[in-house]
Amino acid sequence: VDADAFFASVEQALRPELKGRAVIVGGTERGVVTAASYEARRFGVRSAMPVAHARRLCPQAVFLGPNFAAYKEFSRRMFDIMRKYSPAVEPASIDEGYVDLTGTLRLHRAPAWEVAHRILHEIRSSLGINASGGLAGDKTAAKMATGAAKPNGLLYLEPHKAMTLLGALPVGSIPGIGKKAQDKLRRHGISTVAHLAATSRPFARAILGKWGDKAVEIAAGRNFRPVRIEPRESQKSYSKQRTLARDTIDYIYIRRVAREIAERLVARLRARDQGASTVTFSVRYADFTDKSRSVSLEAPSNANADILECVDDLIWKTITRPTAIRKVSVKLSNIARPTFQHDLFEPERYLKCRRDRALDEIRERFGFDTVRVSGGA
DNA sequence: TCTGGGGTCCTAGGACCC
DNA sequence: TCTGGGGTCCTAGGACCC
Repeated sequence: VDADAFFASVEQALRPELKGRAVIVGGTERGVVTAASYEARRFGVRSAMPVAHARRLCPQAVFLGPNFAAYKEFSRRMFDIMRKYSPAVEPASIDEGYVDLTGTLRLHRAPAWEVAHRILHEIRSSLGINASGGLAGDKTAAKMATGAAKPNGLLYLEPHKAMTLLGALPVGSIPGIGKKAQDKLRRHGISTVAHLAATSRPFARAILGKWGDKAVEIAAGRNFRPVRIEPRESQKSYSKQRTLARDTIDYIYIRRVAREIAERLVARLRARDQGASTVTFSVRYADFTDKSRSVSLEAPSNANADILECVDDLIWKTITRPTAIRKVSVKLSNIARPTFQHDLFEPERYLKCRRDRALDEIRERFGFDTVRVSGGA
């Protein structure tokens, strides 16, 4: 199950005056389109397209910034509906999930395709947004069928028909095969799903690396991964990036942005009682080349002082060219419980941790900008 | 047309150890 | 003087997804 133009649909559901109008959700003027309603797509607007381009194609569209709190709420309700029809539901993203309908004939006294219909119908009627579905014998085929069913459709791929229908699609419609892999495969004469299905695994491995084997299995419809209902294991990294309002070589400003980003990230770690042992700082230059430098601590930490010190060190190691910077980002990885020896051996460190917690509380109540951590701290 | 933000996973090379 | 093999960890970059 996959919602159609999810973010844009939620906006239209919340504001009826937007129904029937071209709605484009995007970040800023320097950003890209996150979601475009079907009314906007008629003008050629697509997600991932620069907002400036979308504005030229469809100047009459309503352009909105994202409202993630609303999207999360709609997402929660959408998954609740799915779970009413089957206990085995696997969320794949905010607007997309797998529902295992094995055995629903007995449970609902209706064949799976009828149940699928009911799910989509209930999403439409109770949330006011459209969703599409694909019904097939394995998750990948179901996902590909969903794509083919869009918008607002349901496609039932009976196992013996799956290959006939999916085989004709370009290899790029297989999830995990993007533009680069598609180009590589095409250079070897493999352009459709059927071609890939007929490829020997060693040959595919030579082209795609480790991924090749699995890609062939998926193309051939032999990839039967179960619908997983267990929650996903814990998050492996936290990152935050900011595209600046304009390209700059102002080092002081870049450092201030980097530190603010890092502070917000490390506060998230503290809130979850986690620490990171690797800090990565990266920039995108005005010419769109990216550069990053990272460093690992001896033990995972969530102390502002530790992380900010890393960031300060990394900035000058990363920015080596006299070129303006477009985007700044910080990533914290190698996440684990922070290990402290503080109370006994490092009283100063203990005090700093207490201070960080106090900072978090103030910012939680009064906003991030009410307190600033000075540069030398 | 002028290119986001937040994630996951993979690869390749080098350091280091036994 | 010229030279092993295997394993692990770290770093940098890149592909891909929504």
